[in-house]
Amino acid sequence: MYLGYKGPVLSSEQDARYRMAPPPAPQTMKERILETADKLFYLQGIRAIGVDTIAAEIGISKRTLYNHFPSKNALIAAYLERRFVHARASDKPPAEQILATFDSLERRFAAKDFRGCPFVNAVAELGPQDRAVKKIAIAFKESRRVWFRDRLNELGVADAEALATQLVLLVDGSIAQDLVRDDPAMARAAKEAAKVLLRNAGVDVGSDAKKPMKGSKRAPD
Amino acid sequence: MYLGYKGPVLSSEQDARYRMAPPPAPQTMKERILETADKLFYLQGIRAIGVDTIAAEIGISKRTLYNHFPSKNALIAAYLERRFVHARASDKPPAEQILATFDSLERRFAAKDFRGCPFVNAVAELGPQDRAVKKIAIAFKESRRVWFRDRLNELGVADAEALATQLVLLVDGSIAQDLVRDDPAMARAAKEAAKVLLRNAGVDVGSDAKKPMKGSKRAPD
DNA sequence: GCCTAAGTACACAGGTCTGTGTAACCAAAA
DNA sequence: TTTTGGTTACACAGACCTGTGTACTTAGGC
Repeated sequence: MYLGYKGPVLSSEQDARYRMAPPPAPQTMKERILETADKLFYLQGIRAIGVDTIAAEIGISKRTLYNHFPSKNALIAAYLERRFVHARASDKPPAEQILATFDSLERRFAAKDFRGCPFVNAVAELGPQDRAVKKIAIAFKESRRVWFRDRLNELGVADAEALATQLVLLVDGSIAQDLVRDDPAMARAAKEAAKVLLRNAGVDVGSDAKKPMKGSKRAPD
Repeated sequence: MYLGYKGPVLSSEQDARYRMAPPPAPQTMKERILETADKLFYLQGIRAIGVDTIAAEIGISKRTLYNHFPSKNALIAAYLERRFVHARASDKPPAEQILATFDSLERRFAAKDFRGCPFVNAVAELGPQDRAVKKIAIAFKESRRVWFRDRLNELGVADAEALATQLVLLVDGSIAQDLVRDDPAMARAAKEAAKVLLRNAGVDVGSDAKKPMKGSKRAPD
């Protein structure tokens, strides 16, 4: 296979990274297209980016792109599917895992290339007609909710379903707020709220060092 | 001013409504354009709707539209400004007002023409470049947060700022979730979480019986 | 050395979009 | 009646978009 290399395909930092790594990342063409589509779709918006732009960014011809994806819609679908990475379980205690979610959220907010949830954004800009996009967005949201629920069940929380839903509300709320405000503190606010909800459900989330809260309720056993 | 009327400008239900009202709503042309732009932009997406479509929907020429708005961008800005209605205070007790927010949210979710927060959607699809859109979106979000904060201050809550932020997270979270899932129950889940947060801050939000629902609200005084 | 698979360059069809130019038209005010 | 201002119909420029057609080039396997 001839990979006609014609100039700087990778941005300078990426380039440097790959240069010092032993194997220069034997990326398949499809993966290169997807990687670039991901960056542009996510950062600028799906409708805002044409296939020409993607091809030009990689340095390939538009024809090549269409040889790998039959249509832009197919590329959009592949983009979203690639974004759908299932959250992995860790060996840490469940309560810690749950709270760590918000810490990781805060880290992502702080990065300058964060621009909200790709699934919510896609549904927002592609409209209600696009059933395929909506379907994968629903699946993603549900997978996140289920992840919380499973951890809550490990903790023996009574109504894990309801609490899991409330936690995803906090996650999505902080994402939406950060999207417009660019304020990573939204993740911390969500974490504090999550702690209150967890404590209210009888989960031990450590001492409440920073807020002694006057009329605080003791958790029901 | 000649309002060249050329066929059904209003949908049948609207038409009926206006027919039985004494003044047939002396809408200015600008307002008619804005009303239609609002409906189409919000329901289908800003980028998805061209000015031709808006003009055709009203039954006016594209030229007329451009005589009232110098560019599509100006129309978008006017659309968002028109959406920016400040939440009004009522005479109900603050805690009730806060919780009523989530009831009204649930009602809006149940309507089939709800499609998320227009400001968040606009930021999502117009990208980070569009400073004007982002600015008004930030202003809107902040106005909502301040509304919560003021009510919490009336209630004597210690850290009203932080709690207000947490409440808007629940609001925006439920909006995002409903956008992809079409599930009004998200508003109820947010309300339940809000109750827990409020109770944790020392606010009396009534008994924890799942649904006292009617008439069981005792005014605090 | 030849064949094949993959990529390239480039043109182009056909559509949509924003925005403008222009002459005619109509209603109501002067 | 004449003027004036908002409106219409319609054409069009120029950009951009998705997707295709075609002939050429190159690397690697046989």
